[in-house]
Amino acid sequence: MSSSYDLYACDEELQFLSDPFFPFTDTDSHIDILQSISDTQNPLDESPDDHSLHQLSSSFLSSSPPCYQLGSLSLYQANQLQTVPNGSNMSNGAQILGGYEVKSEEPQLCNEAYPYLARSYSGPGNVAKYLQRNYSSNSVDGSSVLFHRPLFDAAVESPDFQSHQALSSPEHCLLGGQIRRACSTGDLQSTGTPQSTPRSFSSPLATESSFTEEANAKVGRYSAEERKERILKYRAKRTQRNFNKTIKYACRKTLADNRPRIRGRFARNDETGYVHKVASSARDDDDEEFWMALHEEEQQGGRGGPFFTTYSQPQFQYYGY
DNA sequence: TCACATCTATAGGCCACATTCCTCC
DNA sequence: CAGGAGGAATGTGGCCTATAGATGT
Repeated sequence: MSSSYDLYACDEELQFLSDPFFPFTDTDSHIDILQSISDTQNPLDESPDDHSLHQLSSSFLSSSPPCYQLGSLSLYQANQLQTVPNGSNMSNGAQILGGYEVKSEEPQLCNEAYPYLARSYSGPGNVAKYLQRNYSSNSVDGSSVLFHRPLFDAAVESPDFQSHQALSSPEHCLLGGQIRRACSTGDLQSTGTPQSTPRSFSSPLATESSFTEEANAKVGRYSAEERKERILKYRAKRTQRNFNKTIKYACRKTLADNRPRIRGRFARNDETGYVHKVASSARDDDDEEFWMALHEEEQQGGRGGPFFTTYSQPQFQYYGY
């Protein structure tokens, strides 16, 4: 299954924290990360000094707009919106990210501590789940993963990352599989949710000094040198991975790409003329006209046309958006 | 705490047919 | 053994659906 293949490939990329070579996958670091999450600052209170780091986390969550501007998010499968290229803005302010439309809604629905996520993805654990799901779905393709990779690399290499046992932003809990699993199993809720932790989010400047003090000391389980070594080791291993789907026969891919489709399924060549009309019109914003014309045609000539001989009425309804 | 509703992600199936593989002569 | 013929198997991508899980009420 091609789609599954992509899912796994992206999942593997996202689960780099589960990588045995990733420096923070040991239990101690895991706990430290979770603890740091519980101590994270409110992104709205961030200072300009910390803005770059927070931008990174925002980029992980969403390429654009910044996550804290999203208010709440709702994801729509963009099947009906394919005329809008990925990453382009929608007229209603929503945006297509990968295969999904990220719709910006009323900000007053924001979670108090995590105002940039919908109810289903508010809270640190769900932020992780949110991104993981997006990464593991078609919404984030390999190129997107690669797009984020330099950001992560920059973070890993940055002094802040070196000194921080974990990135101190709620979104950073989304960085890896282990944390995601902790979130899904409820472990994170016991440590990281605003409800369970009466401590308010401290200012990044407030925590910065303590981090700076520990920068040269042994942070968590590894010293700075050990951490650097492990990071290099992880990166070396990561580069050896192959995230590209291997096409065994390029000619078949070409054929499949050019093959006419009806609702995603391959269609017969002898239906090509009619099918092309169906396929192309289904992707147009004004496809309503087409269906109206089709309806008239149906009324005039009965259920004529190969489309109706192959696909019955219940399938027809999906284009009614 | 439980039941229910809602929402979302995920896995897998479907489709046509050119190409590739395999068997037989 | 080599080569041809013929049939079976494979692979390809986009869409859809059933299902599970999470979350809110």
